[in-house]
Amino acid sequence: MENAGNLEQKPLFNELQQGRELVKQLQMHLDPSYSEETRNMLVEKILSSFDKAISMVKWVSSDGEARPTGTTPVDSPRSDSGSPHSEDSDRRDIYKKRKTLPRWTEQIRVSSGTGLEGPLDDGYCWRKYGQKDILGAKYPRGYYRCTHRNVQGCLATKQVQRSDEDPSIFDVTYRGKHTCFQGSHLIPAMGTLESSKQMLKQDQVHHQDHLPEQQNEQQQAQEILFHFKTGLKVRTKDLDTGEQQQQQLMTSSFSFPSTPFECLKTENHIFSPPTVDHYFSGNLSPSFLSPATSESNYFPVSPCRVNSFGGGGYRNLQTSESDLTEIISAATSGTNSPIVDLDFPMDFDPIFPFNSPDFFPSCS
DNA sequence: CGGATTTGACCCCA
DNA sequence: TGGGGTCAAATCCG
Repeated sequence: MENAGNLEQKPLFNELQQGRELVKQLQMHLDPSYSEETRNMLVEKILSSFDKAISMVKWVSSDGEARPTGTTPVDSPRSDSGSPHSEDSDRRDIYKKRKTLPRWTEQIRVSSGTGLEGPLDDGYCWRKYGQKDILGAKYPRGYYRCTHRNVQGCLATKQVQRSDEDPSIFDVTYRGKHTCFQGSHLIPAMGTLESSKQMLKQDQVHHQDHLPEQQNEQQQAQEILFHFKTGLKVRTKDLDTGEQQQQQLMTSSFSFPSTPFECLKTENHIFSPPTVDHYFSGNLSPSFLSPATSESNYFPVSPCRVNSFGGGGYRNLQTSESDLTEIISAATSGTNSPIVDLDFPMDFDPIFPFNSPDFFPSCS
């Protein structure tokens, strides 16, 4: 986190700026000719924006440590199938690391109206590697890991489990941060649509990695982004205040376009922050229905594309192990704003040539 | 044909 | 020892 300081300020700055913009918009909309709904939405967005900014401040000030043991994120665990010994210890390390990896859970509600259920797309490219029946749970739990695991050594994983009581709710537990550069990270939100498609078929995912702190931050940021874009509504339990408000927000009117940005899939996602910003600021179109298909098994899967959820809202996030997580969540819950920039700062070098074609690998 | 998913077996930890 | 998590061969799909 060397230059984290500055980097982190950017998102904060963006957040504040956004808040200001929203206030301006609200001001314009004070005109009675605008619907009350619109005004409420703006108010919520503004609140959310400030909440996020606050979260960021907290985050920055407490930046600390959530760093998992290993600071070497990337390296595919098994890549070196060399010595048997190492393989063995590798595996053990993995377990150990796993424990220390930041982990957080999000509850995502999928709209069931359309028959689609898939919601959970966080913009990352996930590959399902397992499914298991969990004791006491009606539905099996799906295990997903980052598609780029082998290529980039991204250890992020996620578990998706459908709620017993409310099948429309999926508990998604993320573990580890993404160390890979997928477009999704950045533009994750969009990934939602397609993801849903897949998700429909599958369960849930989990993702995470043990990344260094930077990565953590990144991830968080990314997550936030996702949610935003995706229109997901996620919340962290830990978040204390503001959440409800935020939630309302989310639930209320906003949804992100599930456009194909993301779909840009990994290949191009170059997420340009600005773009994202624009998105948020201006267009969040309410397209809730996801085009995705409807075949579903248990869970929706989200590959790398976008899904849009139908209207649901996320419910709680539980979690967490670290403050970061909380922060993240908080931010996440904030929702509608463009926090996009957060990611950048943390992950990438500002000067990084995102446009470079080879920068992003492809998702599938 | 390559990549993703399925699914039973295996491993580790509580 | 059992449950949860992961592996990996088989299978599916585009």
